[in-house]
Amino acid sequence: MSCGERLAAELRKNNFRVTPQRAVILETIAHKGGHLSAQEVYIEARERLPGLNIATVYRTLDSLHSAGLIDLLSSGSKPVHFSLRNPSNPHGHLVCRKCERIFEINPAFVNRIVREVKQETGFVIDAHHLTLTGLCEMCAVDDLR
Amino acid sequence: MSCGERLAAELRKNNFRVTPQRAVILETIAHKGGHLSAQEVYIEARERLPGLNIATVYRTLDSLHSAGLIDLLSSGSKPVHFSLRNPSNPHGHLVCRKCERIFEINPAFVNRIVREVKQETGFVIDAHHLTLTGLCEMCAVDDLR
DNA sequence: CTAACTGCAAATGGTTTGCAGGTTG
DNA sequence: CAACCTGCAAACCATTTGCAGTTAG
Repeated sequence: MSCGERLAAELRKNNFRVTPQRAVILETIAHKGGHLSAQEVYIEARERLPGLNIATVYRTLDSLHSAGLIDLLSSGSKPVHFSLRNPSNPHGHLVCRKCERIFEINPAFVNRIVREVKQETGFVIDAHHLTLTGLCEMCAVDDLR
Repeated sequence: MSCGERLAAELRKNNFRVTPQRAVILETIAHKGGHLSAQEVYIEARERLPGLNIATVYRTLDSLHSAGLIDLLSSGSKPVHFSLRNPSNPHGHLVCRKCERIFEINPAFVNRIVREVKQETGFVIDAHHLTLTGLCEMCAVDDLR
């Protein structure tokens, strides 16, 4: 099953209609791989579907998120970012507050943290939402002020 | 040294002038204890200092944050929240995405997570920024849909 | 065919900024 | 008194919404 088919099937399963707009938006996020803001998705996707409207992007992102197809990533005070959810690779994110880069945390370690927090606090972290803010290795070294 | 004096001293140390507005804003955050948005700080603080302007609140929160006196807490797509930094109690936050309540993680466990992430990834989490999103114990139980 | 979806344009709401006074150190 | 800070109002910008027309199932 192709990527597009998988996504279409996933949409239908959630009672969402499959439209060109949604396909393009979803493919844009999937293709870019990284973490895009709604505005960025809009700019990218519009190149492939010129008439596309920003309101549609917001509505679609909302639908996709509630369907569990994409994840949210809120880095500091910046606008929310989105990324494709990959069930076989439930990774977390490390957001560097200095260089603003985003790193991924490997699934195994994510699961370990989830387990520990559950044990310790009873709180069930959504692994797809695990986002830690701090300094990446490089910036931490620079930080010897 | 009183709380107000400590805060004033902290401000001066960072080359910030001590003004009534800043005192009230800082005290509001300190007094409330919890995690307030800029708007909430504004509403609370204005009761004690009627002429206070929202722009001043934003500028002050920014100053206080760069001085390291308050912490940011970004919960999901909601506006950023602020809380007083208490050096003797570096706690993290658990944000429930369902009931929207915010719980605190005890310092010892925060430190453990920080240590583990450092070992595993080299990334240095700012303990004051540790925010985990998911479902609290109660909502996790309700979530048996 | 009809419920869902889109485009458009206007509204919303939190945050930022320029500027003319006022205050702190 | 000079640099800094505040209030005010306008600007900004991401996001949301109402509505009329279009489209997927």
